[in-house]
Amino acid sequence: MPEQTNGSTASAHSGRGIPDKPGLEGLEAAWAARWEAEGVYAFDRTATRDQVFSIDTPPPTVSGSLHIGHVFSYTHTDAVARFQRMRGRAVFYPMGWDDNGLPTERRVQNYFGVRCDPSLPYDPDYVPPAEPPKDPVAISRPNFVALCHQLTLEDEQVFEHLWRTLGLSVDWSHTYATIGERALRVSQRGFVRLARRGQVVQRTAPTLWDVDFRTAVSQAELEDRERPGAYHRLRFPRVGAEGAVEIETTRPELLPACVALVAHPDDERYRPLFGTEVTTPLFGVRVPVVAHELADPDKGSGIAMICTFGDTTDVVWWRELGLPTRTVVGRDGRLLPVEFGSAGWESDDPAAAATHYDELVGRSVKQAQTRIVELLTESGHLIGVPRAISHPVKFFEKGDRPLEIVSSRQWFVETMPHREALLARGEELAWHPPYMAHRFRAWVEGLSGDWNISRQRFFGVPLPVWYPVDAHGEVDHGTPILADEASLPVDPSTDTPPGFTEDQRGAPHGFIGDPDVMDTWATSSLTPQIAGGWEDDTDLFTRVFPMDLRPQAHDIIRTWLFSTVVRSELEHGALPWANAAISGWVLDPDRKKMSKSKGNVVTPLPLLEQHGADAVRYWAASGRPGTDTAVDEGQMKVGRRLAMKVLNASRFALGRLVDEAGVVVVPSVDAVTSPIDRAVLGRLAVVVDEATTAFEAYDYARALERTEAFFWAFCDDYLELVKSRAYGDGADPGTVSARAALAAALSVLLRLLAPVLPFVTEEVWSWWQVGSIHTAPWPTVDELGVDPTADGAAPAPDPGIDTVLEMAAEVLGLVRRAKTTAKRSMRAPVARLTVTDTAARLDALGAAEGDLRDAGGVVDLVTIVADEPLVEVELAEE
RNA sequence: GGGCGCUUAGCUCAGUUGGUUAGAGCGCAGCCUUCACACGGCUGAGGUCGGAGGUUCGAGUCCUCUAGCGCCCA
Repeated sequence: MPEQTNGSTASAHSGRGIPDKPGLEGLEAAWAARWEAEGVYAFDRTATRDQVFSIDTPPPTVSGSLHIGHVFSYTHTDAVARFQRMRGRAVFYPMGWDDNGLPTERRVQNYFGVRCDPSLPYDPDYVPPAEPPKDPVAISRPNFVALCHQLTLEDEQVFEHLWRTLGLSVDWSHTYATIGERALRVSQRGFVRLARRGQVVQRTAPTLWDVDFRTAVSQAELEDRERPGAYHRLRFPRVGAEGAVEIETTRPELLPACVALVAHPDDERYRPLFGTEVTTPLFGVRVPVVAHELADPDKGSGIAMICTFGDTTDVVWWRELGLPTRTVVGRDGRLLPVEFGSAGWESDDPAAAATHYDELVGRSVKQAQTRIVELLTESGHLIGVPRAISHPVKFFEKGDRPLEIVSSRQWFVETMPHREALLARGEELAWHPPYMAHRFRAWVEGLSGDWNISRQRFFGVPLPVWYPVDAHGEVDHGTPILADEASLPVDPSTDTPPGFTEDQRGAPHGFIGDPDVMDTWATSSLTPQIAGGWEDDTDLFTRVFPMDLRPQAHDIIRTWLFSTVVRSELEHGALPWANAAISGWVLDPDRKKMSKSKGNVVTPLPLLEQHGADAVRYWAASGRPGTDTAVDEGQMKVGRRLAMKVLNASRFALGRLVDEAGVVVVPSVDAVTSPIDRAVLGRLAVVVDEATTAFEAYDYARALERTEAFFWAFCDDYLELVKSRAYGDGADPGTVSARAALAAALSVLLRLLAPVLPFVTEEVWSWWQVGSIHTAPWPTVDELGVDPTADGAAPAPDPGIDTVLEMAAEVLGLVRRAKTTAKRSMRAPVARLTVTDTAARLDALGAAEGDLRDAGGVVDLVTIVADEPLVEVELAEE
């Protein structure tokens, strides 16, 4: 620890010395290497929970393209981490890689030109094609997974390089991957525990289904997209009565899946029909007319057909009204064969129904719609022409075609019974900014079902489950066999369940593994447990969990934040972290959302190389918490200028402190006696207070803004005013006072800026201090040796009495203006400076008279006491 | 349809509990060179705070209504 500047006597400092021509080039690589070698950011495992500040870092999706958005939000977190570290907390700041799941599968498919076919056998000698072939090559699941691992390793290198260049103060020894061994074990352990408590259960249920990826998806992965559609008005003849009922539907192709018509119970138009039956056009299937309050009297004709399943409302009706199931859409999005006349498919005219359905079977829903509209037109059941509309359609957020709802067997984590508890956790969590709490509440209140965590995919965490096979070779899904916790992680496709041998796989009286993997959020929801070493490293876990901070963007509150709260509630009965800092998004320079398809994604490395890491961090840290921020190279240039200013101002200040041997000698802060020196330290003390308060509230932007504003004023006014005195004789008390103030102010300023500008502040620190600035103590008001509320510091008790510093700076500014107006050099002498002001203000000015004369080149200073202030500047002849 | 956020100088944004002539940076204009800084410095012009009404001695800052933009959820 370097000796502090508030000792009672001057102290010699043993840094590297001040370079002649300081620069910013190469600081990133040099300091990143030093920090790593010296373990500056290593987590202190001996620290107890109250001494620790632990961060649940968002693991970036490594298969995604590098994005300036990454730099933005991770810089915010890093600034907070650095602040907490300097405050003396043992910062637990791990890094994770999110490599599990669909994005990686997709990237591997495109990168190598392959596709996964789980029916193929493993080929141990498989080598991927050098160039991706035109038609994807089918490979086995183990080969496919191996390629996924290979590619994610490469992607992780790229990210790590970016993070190190950016200067994230991560402890790289705590890195994890969401498909890594520990993540597999934690995910599977979490599953097994939930299963033993009955909190994850297997059910056959209507499932949101992407027909291209052929997997189930969860409510959290849905998004509405506005799509064109059309209302088709269809006639349903009544049974045992004259006439027909006319309904409107946007999905006529689901007519064969119709199980009922529904209207609102209070709808007078349809009340007489409730309890009666109608027959479906073309298929002659008798369906009841039922009542339910979710039917909207204002939508279409006010009466709708219920199908298996057109949308989520159909599911509600099906469940609440106990309706039968008529599945026609298959998992590939094509119409399945069905047999009219068989059980469940009774028809008044099975032969005609079959003839009609033959026209549809095997077609995609879109093709089937076209054809059935033709059939309905021919049969006269379509009334008028379809009425075009635009309406929201549900999509998988990564999908290309509308979701279907199919009935399938899936594992569900229960959320619905815990909604009240989850809402309470949302209230308990400290949100930054606070209004982000609304998003969480709205999501929990809008939950429509438990969380489906089964995915019919390949690169993910396998469900640690097998099923018995009975004497007839039939799989018994009713009695799943869970893995022993001690055996985790397991792959049920190659590992055997307890009590079985491998040769019983698929055999009568044997077993079969669950082929599915978990939703990626089922793993990501456990990042605090994965990073914290839950059950694997209990000593670590008790020191870091629950964590202090979850930083993340607002778009994944309903997924990542929500699911993490769920898992922690179910497993630990506690919040996973005390604070959630929600960052905004980065917009492109024209303030449009960035997306790959628009081609406006900004990649960070060129910007880091061009402007420097500190400059890019400065831009990022200027974006206030939760606020969307545009990429702004202008701000990066400002950041770079600030970093340069830090170098040059430091060179000046420290240049006044070196002795004959080139050693920096720092006078004690007690030697600060000159009023203007005391004033500047008093001002700085206020800034220390403000920056500290802001950082404590996770408002890195405010801390930076306050510090930066002071720093520029410090350079423009104070350094100019004090320059001449600081150059003076080392025996003169005024000179010693100036030098002591410069040293104290510089030390504090560097540390205030260190969280945002880690490279340049570390560079300057190394000139005159031992050890890293990033483990130096956060500045305090005390070390400045001033009382910020006393006179000479701001704010002055009487607003009419300006401080010495303000008075001197104000008059100096007017002198500069006079010189500018006269188009003279700033060094042009002032023959006579006449200052008219109140006695009190003139007194303040008098305390800085010598500095003002030197800084302004003032020969003659005249003061006049009067109420109306006036400054007259008479420049000397050229 | 419900909710949230935003709307302050040409641009990007600060304005904390309502209190003197509304701030910063960028950009722009002009000037100044090298004794910390030309990857610079100094100075200046430029808004009445989306609109309407209200509370108040006093509102950009609180309330109501309203317009536009963005996002979230149905």
